[in-house]
Amino acid sequence: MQSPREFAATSAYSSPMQILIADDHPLFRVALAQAVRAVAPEAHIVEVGTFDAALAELATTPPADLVLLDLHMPGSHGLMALATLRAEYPAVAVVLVSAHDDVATVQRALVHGALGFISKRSHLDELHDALRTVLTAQTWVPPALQASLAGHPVATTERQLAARLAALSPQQMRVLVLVADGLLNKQIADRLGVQERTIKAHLSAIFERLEVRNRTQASVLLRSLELADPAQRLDD
Amino acid sequence: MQSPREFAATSAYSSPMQILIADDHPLFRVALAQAVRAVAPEAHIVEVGTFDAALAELATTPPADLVLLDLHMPGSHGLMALATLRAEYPAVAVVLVSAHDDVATVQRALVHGALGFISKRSHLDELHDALRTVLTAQTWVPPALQASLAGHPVATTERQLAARLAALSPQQMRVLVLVADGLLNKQIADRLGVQERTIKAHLSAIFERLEVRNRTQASVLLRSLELADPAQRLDD
DNA sequence: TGCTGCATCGGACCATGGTCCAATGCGGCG
DNA sequence: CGCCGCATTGGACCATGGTCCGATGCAGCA
Repeated sequence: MQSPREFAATSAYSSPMQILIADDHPLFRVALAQAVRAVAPEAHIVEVGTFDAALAELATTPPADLVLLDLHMPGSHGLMALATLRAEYPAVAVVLVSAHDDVATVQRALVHGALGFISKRSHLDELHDALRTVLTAQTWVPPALQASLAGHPVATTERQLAARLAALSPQQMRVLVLVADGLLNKQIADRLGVQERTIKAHLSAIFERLEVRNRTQASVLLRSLELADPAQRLDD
Repeated sequence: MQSPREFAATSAYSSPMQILIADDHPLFRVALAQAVRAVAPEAHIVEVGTFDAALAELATTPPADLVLLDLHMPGSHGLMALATLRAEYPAVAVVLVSAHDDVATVQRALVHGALGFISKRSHLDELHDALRTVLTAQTWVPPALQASLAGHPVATTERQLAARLAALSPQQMRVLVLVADGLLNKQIADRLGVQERTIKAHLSAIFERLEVRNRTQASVLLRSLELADPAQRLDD
């Protein structure tokens, strides 16, 4: 069998590639699945329509090798989904799929650990190219954006933000997400099935890694991932 | 202080119309000013490049009658600037100016109290029409969007959000903004030159009006104005 | 003139958040 | 095997947040 070589030397001759497609638009979901089958007939494909369903699917064993993740989905939009997913499953490759394909958004996605960015406005042949590329574990961005991407320096603050969030453990990220929803420590503890004391310990660690001093600042940091605001600001 | 619905009538025989142009793009700023002069030669125009400068200018007496406010500016982007400004100066008419002219954004702006929405992609004659319209205290939206705007129902949650935020007093809004920046009560008190007690009192009132139970939830509410993503926000 | 909302404070009180000390078990890794 | 990061919890302790009782002065308004 000719499974993609570069992709995890471990899975090269083991089980077939597992691909998870997460998109709330059914039509586009099947279109994506068909495109995947066209370039990787042996892949095992699972489709979901919500972010929670994606997490549930990834919880199965073995988890997917590659996730095609829509940027705008019920339950979580923006880069928060990417950060959450990468905290939980660092080994899983995530490719973002979105119609919101401006340079800044694509760049933020890459900085925050996405393997690639597929524009929903791609035509079929470009989509095939994109899938073939990411299936070999290589970065892919829309060709039309490559030039402007090169001339678009990554903001230092964005790098720092990505580095800090990436330093969180899976459980810490879960806690942070609930904090950013405005829940009390006790509520978070119940939700995660642990003692409130444990949540406090996690929060102390989270504050240290995020370099903030209280929960409000931490939630501001996390929620800055949701800002779809493409504009600004390399210079100020 | 005069109501925004009457300023056109009163300006006929009182002092000339005061217009504040707030945009961080110098070129567009002068273009706007020139367009204003073309349709209202007697108007007194002031230009600023940051949101803070806009607030400072409005603090002068008499304050401007009309503000042309860019959606994306250093210091505050998104609808948070609109909410802040309207809380501080309820009598001032605010017209948003942005290139981000999708239906959802325009509609959110109107729901949150903007008098109009001018697209930066307008041509000169359309810009003139827009300015003439808002100068008579009438709502203006890009003609190209009017049809889709009509068929685009306003989300109930968005209305509620606007109603709650609009219920805040000027000082309460100032406190909320600082809370959403992650500041401690003591720091907010120092910043506003009052006792920490007073901040606590304000916060209790804020929580009641926003129908939340702690500062983190309140800041989530305010920061949801920054989300360029108009999408769904379902309660869990 | 009363009424209402705003903004400011006070005391007492309790809840929540957060830190510093420490410990245990677990699993990966050199 | 020892080391380290992760997750969990405990006790003690303090800081901060938040509420409930009140109060004052002020400005606008019917």
